[in-house]
Amino acid sequence: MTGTSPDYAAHLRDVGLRPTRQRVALARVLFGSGHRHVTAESLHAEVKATRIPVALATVYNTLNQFRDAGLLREVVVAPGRSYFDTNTGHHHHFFVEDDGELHDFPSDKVTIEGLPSPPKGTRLSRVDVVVRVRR
Amino acid sequence: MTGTSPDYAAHLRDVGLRPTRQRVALARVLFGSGHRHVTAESLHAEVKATRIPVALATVYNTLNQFRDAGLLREVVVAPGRSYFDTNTGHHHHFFVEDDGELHDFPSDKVTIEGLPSPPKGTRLSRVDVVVRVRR
DNA sequence: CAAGTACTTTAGAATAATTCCAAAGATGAA
DNA sequence: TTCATCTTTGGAATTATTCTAAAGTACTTG
Repeated sequence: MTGTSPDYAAHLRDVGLRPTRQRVALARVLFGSGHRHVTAESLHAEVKATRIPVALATVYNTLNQFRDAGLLREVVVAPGRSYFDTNTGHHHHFFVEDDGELHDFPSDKVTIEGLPSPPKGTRLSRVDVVVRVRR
Repeated sequence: MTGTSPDYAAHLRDVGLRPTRQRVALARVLFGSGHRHVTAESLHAEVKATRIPVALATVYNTLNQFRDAGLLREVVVAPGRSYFDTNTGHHHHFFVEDDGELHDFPSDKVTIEGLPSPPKGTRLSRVDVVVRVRR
């Protein structure tokens, strides 16, 4: 061990969420090790393995809350296929169409120029770039 | 009238699809007037109004076939929300998050630079840019 | 143009992802 | 503690989409 484990409870309180047993368990899995892309199902399977029982509905609730709180970013790549990305910083995605894999790539080097201004009465929320590739 | 109506049957044959009554009816609605964004449901409702009965399953089949044939482009903007765009040329989208509206914008002026090369063993399929805005 | 074969359509069942619900349980303020 | 509020839960409900098997239609060949 090189450090103490993060205080997920405090972190959750900071964003206005009660640090319940299942939210902390999910946060630990999500944020415990590098950036991840998860689906509700995959996260549910993972957290079950930690012996803390969490219902699938709770996983959905929590992912939505974490996203709303800015802890996660949702990426929709195909009908019925939505990922939650623990990397909320500026970056874009590769999507491998054949197998549904998603990979981040940094937006440092990427510049987008010439975007028209948002339609009247709207303000920019985010720019998503998905680079689709095939094997 | 300033011109004859396009020969949808021939057009469908060209891409390897039999020009059935329902495919022609759907093509007419889709391609008869400027570029459109439709969902399976909205297209189904529209074509029903033309008095040519088409089952919802057929609308789904046909949209998928048209997309595979390159006649349509599918745009996924939110979980469970997928649009089919009759504009298959290079362009990008505005997505108004509040009401689910989708608008095209030309990619003429837009330049994207610094994209990393596709992961090993993959080739570029397409780059999707979705500019998300809120009211 | 008659026939046969292959392709399509159809209604409804099936599936998949996600949300809703009402009841039971946990949390935090006083 | 105690209570009001927020959460979790399992299962039902919903939504979007695909599947299925039977009935119908389009193209080919003779």
